[in-house]
Amino acid sequence: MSDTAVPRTPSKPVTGRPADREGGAGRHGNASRRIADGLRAAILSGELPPGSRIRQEEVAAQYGASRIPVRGALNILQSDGLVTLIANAGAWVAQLNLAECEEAYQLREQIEPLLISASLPGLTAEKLDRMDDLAARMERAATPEDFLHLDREFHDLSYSGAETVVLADFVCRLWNMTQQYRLAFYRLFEEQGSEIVHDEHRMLVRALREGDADQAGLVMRGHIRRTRQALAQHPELFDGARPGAS
Amino acid sequence: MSDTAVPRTPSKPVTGRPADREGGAGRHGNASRRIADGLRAAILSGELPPGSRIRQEEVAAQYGASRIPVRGALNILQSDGLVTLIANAGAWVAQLNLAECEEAYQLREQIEPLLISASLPGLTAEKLDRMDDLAARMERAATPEDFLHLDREFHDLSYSGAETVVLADFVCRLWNMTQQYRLAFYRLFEEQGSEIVHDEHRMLVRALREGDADQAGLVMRGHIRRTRQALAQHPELFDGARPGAS
DNA sequence: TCCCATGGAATTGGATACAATAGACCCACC
DNA sequence: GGTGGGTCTATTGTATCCAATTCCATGGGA
Repeated sequence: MSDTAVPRTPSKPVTGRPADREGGAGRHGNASRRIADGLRAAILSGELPPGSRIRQEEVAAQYGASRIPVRGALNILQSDGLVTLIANAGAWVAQLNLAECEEAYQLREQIEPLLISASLPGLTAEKLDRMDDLAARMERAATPEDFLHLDREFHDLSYSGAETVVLADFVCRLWNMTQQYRLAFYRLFEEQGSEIVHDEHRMLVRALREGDADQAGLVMRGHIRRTRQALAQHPELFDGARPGAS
Repeated sequence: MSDTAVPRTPSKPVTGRPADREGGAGRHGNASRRIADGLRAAILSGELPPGSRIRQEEVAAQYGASRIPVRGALNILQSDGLVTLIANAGAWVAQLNLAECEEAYQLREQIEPLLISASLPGLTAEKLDRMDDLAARMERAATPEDFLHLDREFHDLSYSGAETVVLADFVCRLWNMTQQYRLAFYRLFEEQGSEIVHDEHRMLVRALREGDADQAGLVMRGHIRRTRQALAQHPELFDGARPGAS
């Protein structure tokens, strides 16, 4: 009797870090989720660079659990596209080559304008103010890590007005897949700090304040497209054995 | 030493049924994958309708395995968007409401034209002939199940020329997520058999033969858009407790 | 000197057994 | 008669142990 019509929504990450729900506790319930969150954070922060191997036993010891929940966590991360599992061989942090990364950016180009349009009606003035604040803090960011963190917060906020599920999940997945390469990319420009990005962010907030969804979509599309083309000019970020990857 | 640069490609499903690689054996290696494939087939065929509960023990007994690989399979399917897992509660076949299904179709509208463009250069004359054959057989399909199966084969083939990874994976995911609702949809029109679909398929093959990627993309976009709008006129396919869902 | 086969070790995959949580049912109480 | 609490069962999550596979190194041969 209780088998029908139980969970309506797929309970997906939405936009921000996944699995922030559960009331924040999660102390006992599922170690898999907790480990997955920890590993995800490590991967997204660059602590675990692409291509690095993940050994079940190490992770289990690190989190004070057995290998079973670690395997669950790895499965979850594989579904997020952050980890590559090969049967009877092991797990590695997912690695994209230039072509795959460009695919991800082409996808973002196509679907993020949709998401910003869906989000616009739900963006309150308070949220837009916070976006302005984040954009300003981004201009003063000291390190690429800080910059990227603020950048993600900014865009997450810009999408927070959307009540979509599938769309937001896909966008989140694409952001996660490419996060490490954005980090490597911005490390190249640590000193100069591209001014264009800040202009684009201001343009985005302006368009959102004016309620112009089409304009906001165009800004986003240009923003992503420009980044994609800039990335394509630095193939050394891919394939090449990363310095501290061992 | 062996930790760097091992698996380049994320080893994703590509377009067709996932995990058809592995040399076809897979007898012993990973039961998780085998169970996931079985469950996926059951879900996509409609045998397990949306909202139905999946009990680990039942599946384990059915496949002659323990619950551990079943858990792995459920994680995989969750990542595919086919299953909803709730900690300490259980697993259910993922269920979309009308809004979420429309999101999926909006996404398809945006990204499948990209995929057909990427696929066009790799489409041989032989493949195009097979597409013609499939389109013809679709016109004579007896049941919605047959029709849908042929339809998927047709479109999979149309995308088989693409060497993309991320793009094809996303499209495959969207097809899987919405497959059950397409089935329900076509069951409504079992008798009349929409003629438009066949026209669109012929138009697609024609555009592909002429090497007109833009035209092919437009056909696909229209094809998907029309289906989305038709679906929106049948909200009874969603939410409502399905007949044999118990 | 290079290549291939064979051994061992490390790592992953799976089965069984145990603990903990969530839901359901029943009963007492208001 | 309705509601709250309590217990009980079914199901899921985790730990420990064992088997299978893969990778690496070493040794023999061409």
